[in-house]
Amino acid sequence: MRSAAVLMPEKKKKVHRVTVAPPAVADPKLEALVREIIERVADKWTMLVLEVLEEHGVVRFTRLGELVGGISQKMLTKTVRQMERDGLVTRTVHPVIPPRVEYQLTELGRSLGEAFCGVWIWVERHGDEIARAREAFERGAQPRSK
Amino acid sequence: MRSAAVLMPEKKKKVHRVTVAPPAVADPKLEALVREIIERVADKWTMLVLEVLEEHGVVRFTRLGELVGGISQKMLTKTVRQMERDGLVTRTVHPVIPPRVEYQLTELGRSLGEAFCGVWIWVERHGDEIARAREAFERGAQPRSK
DNA sequence: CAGTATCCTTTATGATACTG
DNA sequence: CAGTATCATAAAGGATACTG
Repeated sequence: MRSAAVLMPEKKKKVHRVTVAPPAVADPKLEALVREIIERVADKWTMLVLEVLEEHGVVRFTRLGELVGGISQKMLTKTVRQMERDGLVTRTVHPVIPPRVEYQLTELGRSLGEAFCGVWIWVERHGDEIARAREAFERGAQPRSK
Repeated sequence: MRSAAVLMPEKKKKVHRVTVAPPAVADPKLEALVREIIERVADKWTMLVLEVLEEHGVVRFTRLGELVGGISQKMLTKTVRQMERDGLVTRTVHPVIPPRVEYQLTELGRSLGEAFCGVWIWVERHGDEIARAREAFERGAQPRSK
């Protein structure tokens, strides 16, 4: 998301006026961070790692990979490093042989998981609508003119 | 996200037990859809388009691109097509010359925006914590052993 | 105007081999 | 065990030209 601002015609801030809380008018810095966080969480593995750690608490590197499933060492390392950098997890190295490294969610990490709960619930509630919309679209509902 | 299930060792379902609501035990299909939706919304443009449409209501193709800012025609087309397919927006073609195509959020689209409000609020609330965590990490707070 | 078609670059992810 | 290093591929994204 580095090269985003190219033609940006003055991105004004909008507020999702919802029931939860009235965030007033946010600033562009915040908007950027929001997108960054969403992108991060959407990077195919972060969310999964977050879920596994929510379920299992303290988990070692290899075990974490097994629990996540289908992830390469490389991506697992990258993902937990990012999460550590963002303060979402703690990484504890036990200087023993063989090495023992344990990962655990921080309070920040846990709260992020909760924040996404709204999305989770939304999908539970509207997932079938999407499925139906797709079927309709595939059947060719596009060319509606007026 | 097509080739996800590779070595997946029986992905059991976890529930973000939060304050919002107790979703009971979800199924793998749901989990997959959740990730799919998150991935979609995180594809760099969907969220932005969603926000613009929330703010402006009915918007034409080119205008939408301007409001989003920095998006290529190709990606804009792709993004709105996906959103249309998922039932998040409606696409209305007015058979006039020059063509006039208007996009608008559906109720489903609006509700998705609201669902992500939790994330938005989380970032507003914890964005600075992440910033501080990054600074600390960059300064070299990693090699904590125990 | 609202796209579609192409070509090209960057980034994400994977597979594999190697190490303290 | 917990990585790192390297090679290779695919998908995302962007730039540009063209069209009904």
